[in-house]
Order: sequence, then C-alpha cells, then structure tokens
Amino acid sequence: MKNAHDLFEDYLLTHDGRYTTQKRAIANEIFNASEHFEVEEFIDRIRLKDKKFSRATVYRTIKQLLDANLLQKITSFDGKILYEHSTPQNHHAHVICNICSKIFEIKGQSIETIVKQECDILDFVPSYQSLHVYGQCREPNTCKHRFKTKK
Amino acid sequence: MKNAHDLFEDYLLTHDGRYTTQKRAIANEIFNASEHFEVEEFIDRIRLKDKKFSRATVYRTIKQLLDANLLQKITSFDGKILYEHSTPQNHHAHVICNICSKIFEIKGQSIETIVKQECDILDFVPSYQSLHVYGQCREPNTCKHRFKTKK
DNA sequence: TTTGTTGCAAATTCTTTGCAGTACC
DNA sequence: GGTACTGCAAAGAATTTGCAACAAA
Repeated sequence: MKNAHDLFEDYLLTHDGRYTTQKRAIANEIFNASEHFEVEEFIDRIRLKDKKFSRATVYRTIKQLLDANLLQKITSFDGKILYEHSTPQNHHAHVICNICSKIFEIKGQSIETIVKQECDILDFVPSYQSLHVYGQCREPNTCKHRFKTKK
Repeated sequence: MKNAHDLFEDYLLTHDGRYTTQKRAIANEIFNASEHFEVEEFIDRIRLKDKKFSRATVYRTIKQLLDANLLQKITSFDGKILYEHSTPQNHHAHVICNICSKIFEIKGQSIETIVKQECDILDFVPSYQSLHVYGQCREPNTCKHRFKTKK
C-alpha cells in the first residue's frame, strides 16, 4: 500500500506537477496532523517549525491536495472552513457540535452504501461525498462547560 | 400547517427580531424561488423587482433565515456558495455534477434514518444535516454538451 | 418610546493572482 | 534548459461592522 506522500507524488507526476521541498513539508505537516485544522492556524504552526512559507504556497498546495483527493474540506456551522487529511479509506462523515465545536466522526460503509444506491437511480457517478451533521453533543469537559459560561 | 412566512415570523418573535418590510420581501423572494441561488445573483434579481435593498440587509436576513432553519446552504465542488429554501419536510441531500454543475436531489428518509442511528451511538442530538455528493451526471442536454465543447 | 433595523461605506477575512527570480525534472 | 514553483505584495471576492437615521412593537 502506498503512503500519502507517494500518492501525492503520483498525482503531481501525472498532472505536470513537481514535488518541491515546500510542498513536501506542507504535505508532511498535514499528513501527520491528527486533527482537522484551519488554514491560518496551520500557517502559524508550520512557520514555527520550519522556515517561512508563503501564504500563497500553502493555499496552492492545499488546492493540489484537494484535487488529489488527499484532503477533505469541512465547513462548520458558522461557516468556518476546516481541512483534514483523508485517504480513500478514511473518508467519513463529520458530526459537529454547535455549542462546543467538537467534531465527531461517523465511520463505516452504511451511509456510503445508501448514497451509491441513490446515485444509481439518478444515473449519477459519485466521486466524492461530504456529510456534515450539526447539533449538540454531550461532552462533559467541553460542551457542558461552554454551556455554563456562555453569556 | 404554517407556511414559511409564519415560521419565520415565529422565529423572529421568539428571538427579539422584527419582521420588517425588507425582510418580508427578501424572504418572499427566497420562498418563491424554485431553485438554489447565489447571493450576488439574488441581489441583482430582487433589486430589479423591488426598490433597492442593501447588500448588508440581504446578508443579515440570510443569516436569520439560516438560524431559523428555513434556508439551506450548499457548497459546490469548486467552492461556490449557494442557498436554497428549505422546510423541515424538504431537507434533502444534494448531488452535484462537477462537469455541468447541475444539482440533483436525494429525497426520502433512508439517509436521515441512518444518521439518526449513528448519532444515538455518539450520544449526539442532531439538528441539521447536509450531504453533498459530487461526481458526474449523464444529462444529455447539459453534461454531454459541456463535455463535447469543453476545451 | 424603546430597541431592533436599515443603508452606506469602510473594514475584515479569506483566497487568488501577476510578476520576477528560483528550482526541479 | 524549459517550465512549474515560490514569495511578495497587491488585487479580489465574499461577508461583516460602525454609525446615524429610521421604523416596528
């Protein structure tokens, strides 16, 4: 099984792209990130570790990772844009708490299977899907707390 | 059964809001729109029909409609933001063609039911969900055409 | 009368782009 | 060596905000 870097390199090779030092460092940081992230926060983080990266380069690399299907875009309920590393195996639905912003996941095939069935009916060939569920969680350490201190 | 205007008015009444002339006109245009729309296009459209509406008022009203759950936000694959009137009954998944941008819908309860089950496991109370499926359709008049003429 | 609302323009935020120099294949 | 890439700063697009006048309850 190829790792994410190999997949990205394959993608670039077949799309007139080059796997540069910057792209490698940016991709590496994303692939090793355990969580979803915002672009600005990400830029701060990677700039602390390595040399400076231009904002433009980060955005350009993110775009290529999205095209390569190695990155997933998540929109939170209040419109914030988040990204998360994804492999063909870990595409999953996001469950987002409106109170404390914690993000949960629904894994497994159940939803994908139904979507595939519905697409067959429409004669539609799906290539990517994103499911976001918004609501409220019951995490005692985050959600409840936020509840109490909310003005 | 209450209509959308009543629902919006109820929402406003219980949230320190006022149902003003502008909001009424904006909401009316949205409720009567048959399709999803972009904000800029919408502003042009409503300005032709009625007097001028300030951009800010349209955005502010859209925000309230979203909060009231009477409007659904759709993000197209290339990042364009669209909106569509929704009632508690017609919440549905969107299937979006990457080639011709046509939007299809998956109606019915099948997906919602599964989401509800998964949320129960997480002890999460869902209030809103959005499923977007991207891929390619087979519409002869739009997609095929676009395919052929694509440079 | 009180308090939310409107319109305007300026301000923000997020993202893209033109350009000149640089680095990868 | 040719072409994609980078960094910068400026440009753009989408959305928000402060403020004074206005209007709904």
